[in-house]
Amino acid sequence: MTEAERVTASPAAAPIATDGAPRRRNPEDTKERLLDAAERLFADRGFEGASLRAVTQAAGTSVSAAHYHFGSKEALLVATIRRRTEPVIKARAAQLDALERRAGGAALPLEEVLEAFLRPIFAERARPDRGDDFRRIAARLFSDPPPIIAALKREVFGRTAARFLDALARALPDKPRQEIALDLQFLVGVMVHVTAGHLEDFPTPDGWPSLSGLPDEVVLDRMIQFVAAGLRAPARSHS
Amino acid sequence: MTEAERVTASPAAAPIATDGAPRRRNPEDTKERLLDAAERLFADRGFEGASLRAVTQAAGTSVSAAHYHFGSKEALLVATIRRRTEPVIKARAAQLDALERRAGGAALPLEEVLEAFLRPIFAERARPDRGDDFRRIAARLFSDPPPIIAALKREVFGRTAARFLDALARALPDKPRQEIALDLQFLVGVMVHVTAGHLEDFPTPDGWPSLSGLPDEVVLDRMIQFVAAGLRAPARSHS
DNA sequence: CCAGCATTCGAACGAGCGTTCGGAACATAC
DNA sequence: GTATGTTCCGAACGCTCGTTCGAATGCTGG
Repeated sequence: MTEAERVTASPAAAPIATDGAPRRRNPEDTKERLLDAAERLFADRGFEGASLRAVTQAAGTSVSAAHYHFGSKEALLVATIRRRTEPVIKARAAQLDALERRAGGAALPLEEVLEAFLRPIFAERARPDRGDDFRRIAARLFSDPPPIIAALKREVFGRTAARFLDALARALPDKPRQEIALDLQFLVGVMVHVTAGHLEDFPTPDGWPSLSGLPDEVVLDRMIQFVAAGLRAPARSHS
Repeated sequence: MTEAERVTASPAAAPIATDGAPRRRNPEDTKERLLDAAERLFADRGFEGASLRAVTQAAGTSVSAAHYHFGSKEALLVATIRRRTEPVIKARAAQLDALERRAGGAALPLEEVLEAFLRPIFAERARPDRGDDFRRIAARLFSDPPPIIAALKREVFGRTAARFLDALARALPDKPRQEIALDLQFLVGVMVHVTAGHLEDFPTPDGWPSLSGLPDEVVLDRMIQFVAAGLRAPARSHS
């Protein structure tokens, strides 16, 4: 952090002045620190609002290092999101696999299907080994503008959606398929809102108990009850 | 739209060359066109992603006109959001007023409380007189970074939240108050997700009926059924 | 017709952006 | 030691950003 010299920039003859500056030698660590910083800043300020310089400075490295490892700012965003969504997708599939194996040919228990969908995202959110700024990155996935996000969103979610639609249909055999698809969107809305941390952002009005200190387990339980009841609610007849 | 001259810019002695260029003379119209363009572009690309130049060009005016009318880019965003949220807030309050007047001292019917909360936002969404790009501006309110949004969000939502929490408590007298507060957040999540237009963004997988053509009335009906059932679902006992 | 005001514009300013590039520091293989 | 490849950095390149400013335009009241 030495003061830069006031010398006018002579483009060709830069004097060698770096003496004893410790060079990092662990590329994996650099990449991780970049991903951590990107996750936090993209979540806080959005993709366009967080500059590459701010991210790399928070990671304790340089803009050129970020480009060396990821190639572009957009690629860094994709890597940031993928690092978090990949384990969630895998855990969901694994829990659903176990559920279907256990059920055999019988109808799937609805609450357990919902838990297979919701619990992995809470588990990833609470992982202590990395900063828990996972929070809003999921919400960004649903609202951030860069076009590449749209494709990534479909890729990330599409793999899971088909399987859970089938699982919900097996749990609720009499429910019309269009209604299942619509209700799944409601479920996603609830999930995104909670995962994004909006519970903490909205202080409840005077006279109402705060939600900000609620344990994840309580919120998850109530979400499952709430959504299960919604899914079971019969359709009103339309003319 | 005449071609700009290739004359090198002489800063002091600009020759008078504008002949017959029609000047607009209706400031209200200019403001409206700016708000329309800002709404669309902020929704599509986010606040940081949509440049003032892009907005003013889409509005058929100049960057300086935007500054003249609104003062700053951020103030333009606030005006854009306020123009849309104001009527929704008022309509919600009016519907709830009518509902409480009709009920007298009796318990409020839950489905009608939910309709008072949800219908106004659908109505604003479908207004034909202005571009219907209201869609994602509401979702942005919940995820966009500029700090001013946080205050605006609380102001916009806080006014409504307290009234609807009370109304829900009157509709479900036996329900614990913390559970009401939590369930209202779930309701908000569903509302934001649907209003933001994510139904159209996620094509349903093969073999599942599409949701993109569903009439608003069908979606609104099902939302009310879904959320009402969730709100009525009894709490599971915790150890 | 002329003064005063509201409205709009083009041009410029300084700052910050993502990206590129040459080279320094380090590790390894010969 | 020397050659080679990986990892990282500082500096610079264009470019676009939000904002400012002086001037031009048309309207209104005398």
